Amino acid sequence: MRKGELTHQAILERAIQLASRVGLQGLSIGGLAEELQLSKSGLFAHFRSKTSLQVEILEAATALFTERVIRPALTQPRGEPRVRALFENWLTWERELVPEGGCIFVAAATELDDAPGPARDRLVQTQRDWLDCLAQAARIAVAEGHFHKDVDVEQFAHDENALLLGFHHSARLLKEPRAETWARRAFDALLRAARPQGS
Amino acid sequence: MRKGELTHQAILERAIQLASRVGLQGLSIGGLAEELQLSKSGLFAHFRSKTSLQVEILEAATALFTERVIRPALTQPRGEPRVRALFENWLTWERELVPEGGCIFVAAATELDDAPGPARDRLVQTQRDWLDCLAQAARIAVAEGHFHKDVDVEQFAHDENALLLGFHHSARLLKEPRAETWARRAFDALLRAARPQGS
DNA sequence: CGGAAAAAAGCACGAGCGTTTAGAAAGAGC
DNA sequence: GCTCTTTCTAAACGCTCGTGCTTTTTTCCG
Repeated sequence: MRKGELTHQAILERAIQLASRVGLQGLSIGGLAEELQLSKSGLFAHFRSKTSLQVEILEAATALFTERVIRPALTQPRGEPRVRALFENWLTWERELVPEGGCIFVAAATELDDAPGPARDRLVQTQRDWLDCLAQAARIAVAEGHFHKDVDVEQFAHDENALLLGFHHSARLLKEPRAETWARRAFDALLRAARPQGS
Repeated sequence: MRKGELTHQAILERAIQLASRVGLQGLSIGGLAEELQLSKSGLFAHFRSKTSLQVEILEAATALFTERVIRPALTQPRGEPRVRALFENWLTWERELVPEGGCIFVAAATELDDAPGPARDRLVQTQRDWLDCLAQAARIAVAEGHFHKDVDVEQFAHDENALLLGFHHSARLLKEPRAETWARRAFDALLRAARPQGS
């Protein structure tokens, strides 16, 4: 019972790293088992199918993301500082993972967007939660008077997310060194436009 | 000689549609052959390997993209109208292809970002050309006085591209109906910020 | 220590993959 | 109509994949 849960967690940990590089579909049971010095059937003692493994990967990654990106931001003061913290924490999350394959959610988004099933459903939920989180932070910023009254918080969340996607894309595909600078500058412009006086 | 080139082109056409949905790696020779009512070995008479097929797919898709998105924009007046046309044409391109799998370049970006080889090189080139095209259009807008003198045209191109990626993501993964509205509004804000007077 | 329970290994399966080879069908030029 | 070239097929290859079944090893508890 003890040992089992330990390896279960070890499998998920390694699987997240691997899937970030090769994708959830590209992830092979055999390859994963080999990296863990385990047999393929040893894996199937912990996950009844590849699909259920994919769902568990997304769940574990979501928990990690919440802990590393969202929770630290909640310690920041309500309003604009928290909005900014969410953005910065995401950048850090991605930057630290870039050599490993970058944000697993972005990596999974493309390959799952046309593959209905439990894995896709789980990913959509995580993405929706993230956008809601961004929108809620912006909503608070409006309430606190940091943002102008008629800022569309959902639009703001969408824009912010688009910048993060753009960063991921430029950093990973084009290996563009200015990607982070560009993303941060664009976000500053977004904040500036949202503030009451306009600068 | 005649018949050969015809099927060659038919293969590429169908392959682009298919790869937009399942990706360049996910594209299977057998499946593609079946859809074309051709044998697998019939395909290999036209492409010596899957990799070279992928490269040809990207080249054909790039040509199509140039014709549908870039060339029509060049008929627009220099400056801001042309910048706007590039954005709108891309939206149209994506919108028309969404049921088929959306923009193939976005679909391919994630799966190739960690897979060195000719296919990746080709994709990077197309992406760089596109960003250069956006930047050049912005540069002209600056020269024409439509944009403020010290607008960073590369930053502008990066921001514009991020918005398009965000649209693709929202439309395909989340099936968000407001995605297009959001993308257009965000782009309007981008233009507004770039203009001399500031509004 | 010993026995029950859990964890992992070994092995085999059917299917699909990209690819090769040899040969049949189709088309063009004389 | 015959021939030569182009275009396509049929069959098989070696490989990897996800998965199931049986057996062995390890772990845990009294």
